[in-house]
Amino acid sequence: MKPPYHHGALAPALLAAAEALLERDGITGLTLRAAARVAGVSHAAPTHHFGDLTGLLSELAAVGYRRFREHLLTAMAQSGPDDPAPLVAMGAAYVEFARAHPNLFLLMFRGDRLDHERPALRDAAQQAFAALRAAVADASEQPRPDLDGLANAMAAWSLVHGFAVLMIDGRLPREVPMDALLSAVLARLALR
Amino acid sequence: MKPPYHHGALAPALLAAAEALLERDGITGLTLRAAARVAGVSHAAPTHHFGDLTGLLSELAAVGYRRFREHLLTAMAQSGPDDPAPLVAMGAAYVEFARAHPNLFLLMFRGDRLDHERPALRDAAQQAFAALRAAVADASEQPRPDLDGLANAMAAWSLVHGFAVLMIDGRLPREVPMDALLSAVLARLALR
DNA sequence: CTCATAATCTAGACGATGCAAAGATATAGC
DNA sequence: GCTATATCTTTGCATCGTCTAGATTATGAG
Repeated sequence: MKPPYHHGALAPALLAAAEALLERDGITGLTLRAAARVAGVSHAAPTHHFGDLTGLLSELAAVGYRRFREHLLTAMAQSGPDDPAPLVAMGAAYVEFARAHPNLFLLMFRGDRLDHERPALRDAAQQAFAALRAAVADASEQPRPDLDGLANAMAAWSLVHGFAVLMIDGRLPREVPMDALLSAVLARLALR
Repeated sequence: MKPPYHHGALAPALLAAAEALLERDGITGLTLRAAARVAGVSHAAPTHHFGDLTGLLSELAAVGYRRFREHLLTAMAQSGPDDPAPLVAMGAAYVEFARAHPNLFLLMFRGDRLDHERPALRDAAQQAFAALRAAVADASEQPRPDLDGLANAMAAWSLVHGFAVLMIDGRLPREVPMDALLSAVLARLALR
């Protein structure tokens, strides 16, 4: 009843372990050796699958971006085509994801430890951002790729992203319930 | 010509060394031992002044907040009382600081490694945020501490902070010069 | 001025980490 | 069946944060 020498599916098992560690102990608790321990393999096993720690973090961030994209698309789909402000629904979903998975969210957006040239991460991030761009383009009557169009998109993204980051870092005022504050802030999301 | 056993002013020397390391090598290059090396003392010397790594990082973040506040106030003062949008000037100064000291900025807002209960950090951050709040209150005709007033403030803060963070993480579109994009985004900063 | 006490700094050790090299074991292709 | 390759382990090394004990200097009470 001893474990087999070969794990069989180590890479996904390590990613799952890494995600669990990230959620429980934050980014500082997510180490190569800890992930290996959780997965029940030696501490050098991850190297062969991810190269180094940056590799593991990048692949995990890619998983996060894929999940992020799905979350955003689901929210958009549920909001209906005739909803007054589908962009608000996406903004709410954006912040909701950040609140549900704060450590994963920070990992995804913290360029520090990530290798953005990794194909998996590059593609996953690009597709998630494409979903965001599409939502902004939909909200604007005719999407303009000029300065004003970009400024509209970046203003919307900055507003939502800034709120999410400040929320995670505990900078939100506590005099008012979070949901009410979020709704009121998202109401300022209208494009111009 | 040997160095004296007692440094004389180790704490500020360590802070200066820490800041230099942070700017040059990022947060990962800022270690207790590296700071001690740069300051020319043994690796255990910082302990007596800052307790642990969190202590050093927190004190450095406090320095950052003090400098941040000064930077914001200077920009506000230079913009003049009759400027069309002093809030825009402050937003520009906010992003300017983030661009000039990206690693310090990230350290200040990354709750991870900081001890926010430290008096120095607590006070410095509070005063910096007070300057921000004052600017928003000035921009609004009559400052309202209700939900809409808070939402105005948080929307402005989120917009500027989100832009700064996305800029540092390299998420800004490159089809357009940064300054033009920033100006166009800050133009969306008007309160409602 | 003296000298005991406190503050400051050094030296060494411990466990943990990331990474590299070398060996063991199982899988897969021929 | 046999060999090449992929997968995993073991071992080793440098670095890190932190702890403990000891050395050195500043300080201040008498």
